[in-house]
Amino acid sequence: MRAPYGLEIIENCVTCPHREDRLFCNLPPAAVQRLSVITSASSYPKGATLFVEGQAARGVFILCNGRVKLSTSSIDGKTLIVRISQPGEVLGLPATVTGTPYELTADVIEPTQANFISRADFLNFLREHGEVSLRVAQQLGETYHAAVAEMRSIGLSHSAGEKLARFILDWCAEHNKGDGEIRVKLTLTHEEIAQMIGASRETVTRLFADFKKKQLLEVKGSTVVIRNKSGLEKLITS
Amino acid sequence: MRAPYGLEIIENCVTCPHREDRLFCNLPPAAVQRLSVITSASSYPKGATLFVEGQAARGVFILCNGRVKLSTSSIDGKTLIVRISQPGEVLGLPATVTGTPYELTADVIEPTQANFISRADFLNFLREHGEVSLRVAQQLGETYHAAVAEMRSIGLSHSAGEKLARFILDWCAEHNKGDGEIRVKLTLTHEEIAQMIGASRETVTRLFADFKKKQLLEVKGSTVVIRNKSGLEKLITS
DNA sequence: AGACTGCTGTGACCGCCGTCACGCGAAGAG
DNA sequence: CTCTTCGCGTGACGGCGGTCACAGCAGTCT
Repeated sequence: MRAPYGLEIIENCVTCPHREDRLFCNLPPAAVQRLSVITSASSYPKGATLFVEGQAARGVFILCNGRVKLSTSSIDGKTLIVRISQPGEVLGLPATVTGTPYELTADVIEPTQANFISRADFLNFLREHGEVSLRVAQQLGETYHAAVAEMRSIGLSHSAGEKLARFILDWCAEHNKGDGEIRVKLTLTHEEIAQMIGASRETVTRLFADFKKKQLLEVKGSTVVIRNKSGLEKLITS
Repeated sequence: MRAPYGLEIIENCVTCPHREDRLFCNLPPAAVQRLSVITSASSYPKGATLFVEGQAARGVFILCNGRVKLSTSSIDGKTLIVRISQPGEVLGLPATVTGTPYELTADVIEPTQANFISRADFLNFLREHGEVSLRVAQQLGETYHAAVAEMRSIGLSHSAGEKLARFILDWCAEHNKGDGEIRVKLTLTHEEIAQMIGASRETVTRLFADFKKKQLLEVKGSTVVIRNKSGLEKLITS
């Protein structure tokens, strides 16, 4: 599944981060040179799997573009989606650093290009370039922060409606571009939303209908328009 | 709240970790020397608070002995306990490294001695001694790992009984010393257990009675004796 | 075009568990 | 030695939401 045109994009991806404070920007030339040697680029179709929960950590994936679903699931098939990763994020970092198995499964939900660095190469790179370790630590701190936020959302809610409202508002805060009307693309099925907030698919469908009836939001295709933001916010404290 | 005899214990605590792979062991003498300068020791009574969720990160606390409850709570007073910290753990590490506010509240539940390192000192120390950064990253990876396990427990369970069974088994795996009969001290109130598994206090009480009736375990004072481990394990997949 | 598959919408049912209310015993404070 | 506080045990009840079942409704592949 190599893309023939992948390499130049990857070059961009490693050295030019999608966010300002990313892992690999403003490095000394020697480090950049070394990086370009140890990274290998691949592209993955929708439905592909980067790694599976429980698998020994092979290394890290740096997301160039596309989106990846990080989830964990129980023996009986129930799934909890922990996060939808955006371009610029580094996947598999905690497991790769600690040497423990991947704790999540990474499924591609939009065609994706990613750079791979094997665990051995990555650890050597960290040892050679000590200043990167600190950035890795910071990245991990942020990941943890996000995990705690997720736990709060799931653990402290009284009702499924509260969780859905939280989810929608969080999603807006992260993905909303315009300043005026709040309108976001929500490229997830009800099933996936359900797995993110720990509810059943039917409940999500019903809640969306409920929110529409209460004039809180509108749904047009895959975009959601927030009609009454404060109304939604009131739901999470009711 | 300084303990007059705190200092020698702290000396032990920083250089002699309670686990093999702790943050500050096997360091070059210069680093150890520097550490002893920037750490300051305190002891805290039951009920004290090391830091509060939302507060700007002042630095890290290294737990010498005692136990600390890490929790987050919502506006309406509902509380979710994320973890009970044991001696040897480093508290406030993610927030200190990233510079974001503490994401949890740290309450002392058993008289505790801890070393404090201010954020500025800690970051300088990391910059001076690059090899420690990697260990910090590993520590953060483990913390994340534990958080994901917690999310699984809360998010993937079908019932409160399942969550309690998971909690008890996890607690045993972590705290059980003997190899024969499985018997652990559970120094938590039903209320606290409820806050750990996201249930109500009454439900926890009822479930314990239920488990006792089903011969799964016995409770003698504050110690729990597991009578039928596989029975408990069966509960988490039913 | 027709069959098929994946997503959404909706009704009926019912069981788990959160909430309220109260009693009881143990521990600690005065 | 009371009085208060705190944690535990238990009953009643009601609602939220999970589950099942089925019906439209796009796309998509032969």
